[in-house]
Amino acid sequence: MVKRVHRVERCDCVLIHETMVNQVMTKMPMDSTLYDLAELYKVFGDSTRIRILWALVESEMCVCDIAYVLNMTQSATSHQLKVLKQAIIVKSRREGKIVYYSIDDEHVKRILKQGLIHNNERITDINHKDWEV
Amino acid sequence: MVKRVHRVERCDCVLIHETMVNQVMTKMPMDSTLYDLAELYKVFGDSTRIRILWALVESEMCVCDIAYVLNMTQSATSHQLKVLKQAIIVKSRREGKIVYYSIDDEHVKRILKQGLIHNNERITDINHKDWEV
DNA sequence: TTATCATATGAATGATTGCTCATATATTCA
DNA sequence: TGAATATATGAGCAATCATTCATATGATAA
Repeated sequence: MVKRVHRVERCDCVLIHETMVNQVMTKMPMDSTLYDLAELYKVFGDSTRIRILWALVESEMCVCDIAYVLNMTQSATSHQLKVLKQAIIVKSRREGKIVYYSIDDEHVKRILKQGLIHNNERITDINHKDWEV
Repeated sequence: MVKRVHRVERCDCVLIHETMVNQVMTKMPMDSTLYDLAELYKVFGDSTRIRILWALVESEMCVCDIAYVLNMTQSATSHQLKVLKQAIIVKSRREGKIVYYSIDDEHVKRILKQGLIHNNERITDINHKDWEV
């Protein structure tokens, strides 16, 4: 069975499975959509921010409390809260001297919780795979 | 209503809402769990890798095809595939000269798809919020 | 006003990372 | 065997980023 393979050049590579590749390309979400998705994950992709978010899932908190929970500098905590706020993941309200932060969006809570659940299942699965080998 | 506030020092900060903070700390997942979760998100937090993954959701593909779809160098593509493989998000099988990559885990597919759906909803919500202001 | 407390922020720094370039490895075919 | 093709990888570089340090801002209370 000899397959006729069209070869189309682009950058330094040669397209091998043209039909399938075209099929895939039509089904791809828009680049900007995937870029936005990556940006969201990027914010979650730091253990300090993840810990902040997980603390805020439980309760609204002020900067000092968050810094205490994470055992981190007030400054470092504040810098990260700024990142979370700019990504519209967290919101703040001021009450006198104290600024309270909370999770801005129910979707974010869901993404976080499902991420945790899925990662647990995933790790379990991966470990099972190891045993099977 | 005067609240008695215990102040406990730690790093450069002062704990303000002690009872609530203790409550939150008992409910926090283990640090290592959150660290793992952040590591997973970190892998998703790059638009190149997200695009690779989204292509692989549709079909198993070889390196050249992926490079073509992303309009990227074979080398850059291969480097990122290595990252995805080390995170056990992607697996590969060799067929002669060609190495086919595919998504290793159904959970990963689900996380990706739900991330996209939720981010869309999230962005829609955020835009609505803007209008309400 | 001045002192104090909670938070924010700019600059500097060390660490990480994504890509390029050159080259190595692995496989097939002549 | 040697040439060609598909993939992998190490070094180098520029860009990004998380934290620290010093300081600024904003608010309360004396």
